[in-house]
Amino acid sequence: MPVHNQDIAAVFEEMADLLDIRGDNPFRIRAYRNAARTVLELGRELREMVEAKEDLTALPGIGDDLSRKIEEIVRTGTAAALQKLRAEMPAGLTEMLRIPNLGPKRVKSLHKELGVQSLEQLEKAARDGKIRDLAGFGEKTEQHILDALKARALTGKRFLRAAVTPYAGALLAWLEKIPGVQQVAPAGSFRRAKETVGDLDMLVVAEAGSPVMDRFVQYDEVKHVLAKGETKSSVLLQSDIQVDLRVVETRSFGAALNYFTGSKAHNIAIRRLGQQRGLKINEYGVFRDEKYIGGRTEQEVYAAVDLPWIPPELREDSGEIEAAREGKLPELVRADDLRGDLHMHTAASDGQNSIAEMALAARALGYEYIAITEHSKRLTVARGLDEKRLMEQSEEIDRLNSELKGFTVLKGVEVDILEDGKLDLPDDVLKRLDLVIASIHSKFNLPVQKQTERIMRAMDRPCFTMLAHPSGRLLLEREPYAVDIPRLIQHAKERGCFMELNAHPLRLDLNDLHCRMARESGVKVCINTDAHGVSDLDNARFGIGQARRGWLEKRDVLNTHALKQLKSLFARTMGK
DNA sequence: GACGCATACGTCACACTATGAAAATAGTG
Repeated sequence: MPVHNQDIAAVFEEMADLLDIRGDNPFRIRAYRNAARTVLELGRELREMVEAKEDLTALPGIGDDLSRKIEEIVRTGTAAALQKLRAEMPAGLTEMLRIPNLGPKRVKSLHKELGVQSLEQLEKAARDGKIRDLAGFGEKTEQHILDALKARALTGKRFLRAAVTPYAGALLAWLEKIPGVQQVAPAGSFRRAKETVGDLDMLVVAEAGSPVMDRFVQYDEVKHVLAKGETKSSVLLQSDIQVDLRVVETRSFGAALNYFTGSKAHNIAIRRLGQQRGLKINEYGVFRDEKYIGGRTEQEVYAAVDLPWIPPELREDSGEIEAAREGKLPELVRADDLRGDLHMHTAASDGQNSIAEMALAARALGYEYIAITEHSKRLTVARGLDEKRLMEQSEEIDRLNSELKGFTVLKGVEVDILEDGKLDLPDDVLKRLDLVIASIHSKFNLPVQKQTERIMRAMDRPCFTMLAHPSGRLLLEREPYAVDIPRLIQHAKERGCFMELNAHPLRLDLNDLHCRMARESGVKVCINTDAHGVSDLDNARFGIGQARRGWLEKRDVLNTHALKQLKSLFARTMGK
């Protein structure tokens, strides 16, 4: 099995956890965690960098030792140093870290004093009442452990952003109605529009004496109260989504929102800038010598460190602070910049609605055009279209267009890329369309080189407008197939074709890093919903969130262009 | 374990709250 960056990061994370339990040098532990983050956010496969003999120590947080370890992991799939740590400490210990209120110190004590090394043994020890007598534990902690195991309330579980969105909306509306509540705002990774979120962070401004905290923990859907205090509480909903609530006063709203939105790395960077200026920045405001000098709005916080306001989607400490300092922040694409949707299915293949229904729904969203892009014949499970049915659909679209005023339905297809890189329909058929979307629905397991070259061959066909869902991943379900996305982006640049950002909440494919890479390469990205019914058209908002995380501006997004311009851009991809 | 300044060594990621144990641990962005 080829080693992916995720595997390398997992080795470093596990080593950090084990070193943490062992009580090792905290800076060494941090070095492993930093390296894991660098590896995850790299956007290129380290395996390929190793093969190309690139200097890994040029990467931030990777020195001689870790670069050697990366090479070792690429070669063997693991690191001897990890095996050694595992021999010292059973692997079940890192699992115990995922239980709320158990951190490295307590896990170490459980292991050392009671010999506990798995969740099963932990449960038995708690049932037998052995844990309460350990130093640093008590009856309550023992009970919490049992509760957590029973509720399987392990932290670290992630949810699709789209899955959390309705919960956020409902909770927000409910909180707003509590007496004394003046303002409610979602924060955290949800506000940063991350594709998956670990919990839902909510910020509330309330008058003194407001019952907001008491009410919050009594919210209908609360399954388990993890913590409740004056200013901070956490609960677990029936759906296992954790919600953290912070209450602040008005003058702290901006500072708290900034803090609570994160990312952690961004906060640290901002606070360091504050320190350099002799300021203390915390969630209550900006302070000079204990004197409050701002924090009502986020703008005040950024202004204190001589920066303009930075959009939440960019706050990852991945260059946004430098860009802000130089006045080079992108003007991020917005939902109302979209003029159409270029990837959708109808009842002719595996969709639910007619072409007319899709067109009317899109027009109601304010769009000027859509493209109908059914699957091709190879995809029999989706009733893919052959040449004949595709041409019949063309005629239907012509009839519809003659009736629609100020709205255009474009003729497209989502043609399968076959194993040899050919397309599933002949060129003379494709040529009669406005655009050709191509994608992979078979042979996901090819080696990276073969998969990449397969797609590049497809891109070189006379008719090829854009590559749909380029990595094939399904968030939280299926890993991307082994494919060299940077190379595909480069090839798209040379070929003059486009990359899709599939806005389906389960896909969001391209990911944010690759969006940014496409922008830097000058390859336009198309935000498509891949709708299989009218209600799916609304998913464009998730694509917008992802695009913004990828630093995309309006001009970087294909379907912000007017129809005329779009058609001329398509013509070059269709051999015209 | 990385990194910068120096070539061996000191420094490294901020700021704060809740909990439950009896001073510390865990957890939040």
